[in-house]
Amino acid sequence: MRKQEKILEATLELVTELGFHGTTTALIAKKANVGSGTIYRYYASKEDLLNALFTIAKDKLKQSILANFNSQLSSEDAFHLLMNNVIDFYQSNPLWFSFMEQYRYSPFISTETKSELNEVMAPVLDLLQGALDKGDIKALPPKMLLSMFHGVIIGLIKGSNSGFIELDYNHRRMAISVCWDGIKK
Amino acid sequence: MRKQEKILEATLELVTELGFHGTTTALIAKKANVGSGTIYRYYASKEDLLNALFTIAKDKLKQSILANFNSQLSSEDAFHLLMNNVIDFYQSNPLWFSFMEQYRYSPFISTETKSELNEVMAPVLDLLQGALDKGDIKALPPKMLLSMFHGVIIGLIKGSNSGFIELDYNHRRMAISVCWDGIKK
Amino acid sequence: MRKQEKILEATLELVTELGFHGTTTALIAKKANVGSGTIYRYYASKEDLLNALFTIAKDKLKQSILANFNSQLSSEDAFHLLMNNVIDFYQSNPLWFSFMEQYRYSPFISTETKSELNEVMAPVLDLLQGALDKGDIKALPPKMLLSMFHGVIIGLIKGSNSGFIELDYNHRRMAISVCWDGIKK
Amino acid sequence: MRKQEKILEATLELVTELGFHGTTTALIAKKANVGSGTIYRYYASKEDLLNALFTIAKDKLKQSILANFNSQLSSEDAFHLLMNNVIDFYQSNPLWFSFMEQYRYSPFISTETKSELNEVMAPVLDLLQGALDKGDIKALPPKMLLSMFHGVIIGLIKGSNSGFIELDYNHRRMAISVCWDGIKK
DNA sequence: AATGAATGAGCTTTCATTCAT
DNA sequence: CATGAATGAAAGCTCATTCAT
Repeated sequence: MRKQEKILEATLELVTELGFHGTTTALIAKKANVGSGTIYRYYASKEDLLNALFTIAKDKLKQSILANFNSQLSSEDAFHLLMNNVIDFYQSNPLWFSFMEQYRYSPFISTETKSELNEVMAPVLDLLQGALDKGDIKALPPKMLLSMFHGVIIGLIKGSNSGFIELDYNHRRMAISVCWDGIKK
Repeated sequence: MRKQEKILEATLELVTELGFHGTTTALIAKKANVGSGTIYRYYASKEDLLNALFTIAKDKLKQSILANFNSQLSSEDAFHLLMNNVIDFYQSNPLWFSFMEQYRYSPFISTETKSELNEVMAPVLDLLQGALDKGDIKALPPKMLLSMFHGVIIGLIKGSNSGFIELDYNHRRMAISVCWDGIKK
Repeated sequence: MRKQEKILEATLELVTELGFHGTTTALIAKKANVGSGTIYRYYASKEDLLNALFTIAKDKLKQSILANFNSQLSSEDAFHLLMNNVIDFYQSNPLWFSFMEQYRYSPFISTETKSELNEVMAPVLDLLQGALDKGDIKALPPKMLLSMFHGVIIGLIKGSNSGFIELDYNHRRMAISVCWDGIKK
Repeated sequence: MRKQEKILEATLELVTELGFHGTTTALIAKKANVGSGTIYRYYASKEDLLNALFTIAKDKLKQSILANFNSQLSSEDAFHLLMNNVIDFYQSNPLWFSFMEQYRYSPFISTETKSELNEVMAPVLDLLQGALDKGDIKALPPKMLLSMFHGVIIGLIKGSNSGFIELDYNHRRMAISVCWDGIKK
């Protein structure tokens, strides 16, 4: 495995466990079986490394979100699919979820990279806009709905991760139905 | 103004701007116009200070959430009221919102204080349970709904704070209606 | 009891337990039931307080050392008496002993006060000089003997305090005899 | 010269001059021509460094104490040799002497390392026990004698270091003879 | 005279980053 | 390319001393 990958992997695991500040470059180097100077061959700084990791996370989510999508689907089915895909990704990749959440709340991080977060959910926004145009849902600001539904997803994952709620396939279906019922005409 | 209050106020503003780690005791002291040792007359450590600040935040939210509530209200009206109260509090107190969100993600903080967070939303949970018993809403796990709606609120505030969406009174009403429509029978 | 005495007493006990550096002015004030500023009405600084305490210790030892002495005693009896008196004082006043030992090794303390230590043992020096003049003991430098015997005493007290040796009346008599046998003609 | 050695050397000199508490890590680093962080590559803490230094001191003394010793020596000659060796070591290494004395009185230091002090004087204890068994000396508790003679040595060195007495080879011989005359049969 | 809240210099320790090997 | 020893700025915290009350 290439050193760069080992560094990224070690960082991901450490951030999840210890947080951004608890993840020292010394620990990263040790876990990655790499000299601490080596990190700086690939990344200009610790911040740069974390930004790079976040970009990777974003790309992974971006790819997952459109899995099994095709334009023939009804608005409702498409909504279920996209929401399910996002939840699926976060549930299947708890390290990435934890990392992304840490990232969003870290003033440690450059705002530029942060703002790109919305772009990830772009397909959901497009879908909502399309459903609106087709008259499938109520006349509501799509961006507001996106904010709400993204919040729903994060709320569900957090509740699940902390053991506050169960979140199996059936619960996911129910939760997404609640969202759709809230906006459908 | 008493020194302790000045310390709390300075800390709140700095955490919002710089995060937990960026908020050094030296900066707090400077902003509060206080010697750095003075902080330690009131709080045993930086962590202790942040925990105290969070407890204050929680108490403020707790008081706000039940404003204008009375048990005669219909489930729907009560739901609107509580959701509005929470959103209102967060929107009117962006510093407190930012602080509380930082707090939830900080591995800096003792888990005990953290876990008390759910307790703040308890009235919403009670309301959902009551509506369920009265048959006003669909048969869905109330804790799951709480997780979802809490996520909705945070998503909305974040969207609003970042300028991604507008969130005036009218939008708030719409958003809460979406939630209610999603669960009503 | 006057505040000054309470301060001295508290300091003595704290130094014995916690050492010079561990004895903070805040602890002294608390133990003496006194405001921390009050210490500075009586002593210019913490160092000044410790110096004053040492002077008191020295005076106490000075008074004890000549108990029951009279000039009629033989050199040997006088030697036994003085040595016994010193050992007695240290054994009966473990706090003072501990304090004086701490003091001797503290670079914290002004050298002036320190050097006065020899003066306390002056009666022993006089005795040795007299015995020498009378031809009761070997021709050896009295100051050297003083250094040695003072060392013997401290070694015995330390050994006793740490539980390494027993030091009852009988042992004391034996030990002093060893010293006398070493110098007698 | 390796950095670790420079750190140890600087620490030894500073402790002698300024005491344990006066010896700050900043001063050590400066005197050793080393970054202050470097200290912590070799020692986990300041306390750890001081303990390590004491262990070195103890080992040096341990080696010196048995110099020129052989089991054929008479009890008296062996006693003279060992006592001389200890005094020699302390006189030739005033920094180490000062450090070891500071160490013994520091509440700073872990008791474990402290207790190992007796072990250094073990050869003297063995010698006294042997002389007792052979009937060369009076029937006196060897541990008591050890405490006394250790005290004598320290008293002599202190007297010498402070200029109170002279302590050349001849004086040393006289002083040790006093000790032996005190215990010989 | 007595207080104790307030101070801030100075402490030990950490850790992102550099650079000689 | 890779290393990890070395760095030193900066962190959280302590405590002798001051001074308004």
